[in-house]
Amino acid sequence: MTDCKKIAGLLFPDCTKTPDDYEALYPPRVLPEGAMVTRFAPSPTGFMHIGNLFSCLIDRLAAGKNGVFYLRIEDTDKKREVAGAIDAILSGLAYFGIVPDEGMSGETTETGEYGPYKQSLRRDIYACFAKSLVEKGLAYPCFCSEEEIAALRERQEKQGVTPGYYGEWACCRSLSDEQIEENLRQGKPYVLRLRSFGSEDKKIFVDDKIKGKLEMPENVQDIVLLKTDGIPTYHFAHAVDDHLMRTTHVVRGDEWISSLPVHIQLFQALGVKPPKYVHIAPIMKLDNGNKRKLSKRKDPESAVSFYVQQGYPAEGVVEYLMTLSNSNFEDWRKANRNAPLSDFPFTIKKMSASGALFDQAKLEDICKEVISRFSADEVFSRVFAWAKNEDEELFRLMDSDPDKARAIFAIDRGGAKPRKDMARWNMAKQYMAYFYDELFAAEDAMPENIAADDRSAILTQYAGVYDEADTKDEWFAKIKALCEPLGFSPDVKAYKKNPDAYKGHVGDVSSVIRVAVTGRRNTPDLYEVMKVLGKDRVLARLQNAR
RNA sequence: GGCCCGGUGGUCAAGCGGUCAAGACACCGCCCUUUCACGGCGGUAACACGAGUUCGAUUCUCGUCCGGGUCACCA
Repeated sequence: MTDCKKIAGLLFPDCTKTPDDYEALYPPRVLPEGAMVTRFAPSPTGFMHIGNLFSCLIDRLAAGKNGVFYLRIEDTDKKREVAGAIDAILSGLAYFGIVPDEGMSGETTETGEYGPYKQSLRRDIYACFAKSLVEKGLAYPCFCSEEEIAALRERQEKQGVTPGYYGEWACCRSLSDEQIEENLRQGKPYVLRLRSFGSEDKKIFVDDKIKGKLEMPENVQDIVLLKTDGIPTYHFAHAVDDHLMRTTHVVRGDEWISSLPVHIQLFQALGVKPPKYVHIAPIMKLDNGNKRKLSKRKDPESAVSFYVQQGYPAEGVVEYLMTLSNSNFEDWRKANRNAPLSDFPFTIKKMSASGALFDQAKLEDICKEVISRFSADEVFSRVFAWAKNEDEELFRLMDSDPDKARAIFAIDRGGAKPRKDMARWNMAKQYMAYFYDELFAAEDAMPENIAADDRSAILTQYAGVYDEADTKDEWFAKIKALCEPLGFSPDVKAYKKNPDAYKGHVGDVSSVIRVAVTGRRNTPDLYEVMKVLGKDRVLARLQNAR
């Protein structure tokens, strides 16, 4: 007969508290009826996946202002840990307008009554609960080496049985007290395993908030609770932390569904109620005709930093993610142009159970819409801030004459029909290039349907009448006046009625001037463009193009 | 392979027993227009397949197929 209490004491000699002590320390939260407690629990690897951002957004929106959304750091795998990762996570979230209500607030700081919010600081807590499990006979030390585990697996594969540490295969399950004591005395390393009480032919039932009713066989594996170094595995930490921190809804990727049997059993072992689960489908990508999850290694667009570097406006990325989560979001946004995101009546119920293919065209469309609503000043400061980190040359150009840059962004902006030709800040340079002599280049050729003689005549004559002080009407009247004598129609409709009577129409004449002045066939309003360019530069370009 | 999840146009998706099967993006056409963009109008395009249940199935059940996930001292 084994003496669980004795073994527990041997395993955790320094553990003085009991689970009840912690229950008292972290009492149930007092919140309004129905308020949710959600959490974002990343490992500090320095890499933020777009899926992380997605689930975070759901957490934030689901908790709303009545609930609590907190940040917990799962630094239980020291091999993958990266310095400065917590600050990076925080600033990443802030960039997208997401601010947790409690939890880690810096590398070493935190707020809230349910901490510590960093798992490496919670060892005593895990030890205490682990000890209680041992006392209850629900956990035991396993001294098997990696090699022994590998050999076990090999045997199981050969026999065609389910691999793993369970049932009859779990040799350390039946170690006598003496054997355990002896191993301990020898200082043999060990892990703490759950003594699974599940049965393969019994089922667990979970009502997932997105997937609906889930049904799967109970867990039979004696999974690892505490690793050799005493640090808990994700499973154990999840059960202990989400219970103690009083999480009501666990939002996570649906790759976790398969470990639900383990988690449910852990909560049972601990004797507490499991949280509600919200398993979200991953964001996918089409690869050789097959869908697959966005991969950290293969797909740069899987990283949140990618969107920052490319200069996608944070609002655009967030809104795109919103359209994926609640399909009525677009309609809502159309009706509530400037309302804050927190006003959106978000519901978990509306979320799709299947994974969406990442659609860059859609993202860009949304970003264009978002940017089109910005004021020139706003665009300026966004591009400026972006260029500071990502484009030295552009940054200097803008810095040397901020008013000019603002004037460029002000063209065709703010009216009823705003331009939508910028989706990311890294498109700004191309958009602005011809306003700067340093960047100016003849990108498009002159319209080839107009003879060289006519082109130079247009340019020469126009240079003669051009006056910077002209109003838009006067400006256009002068271009029209050029047409007739050179054999062009000043009226497009007249030209279309009788194309053979003319060499072309005002549009063609304007095109010649446009290409000369900007080097491009397509630009925003030429009159405005020329105003920003200024007389000297316009004249010089007219001259050079002749 | 075992277990689990999913399957409406190219993409995201409404719909949940009776609909000419919404809408958005993309694409195409027309209009507006000095170019482009914007905007307006219109168009192409979908219920994976096979059995049931039913007067009637995209909607319910089962099977098939296809896609995805997971089977660690990683989360």
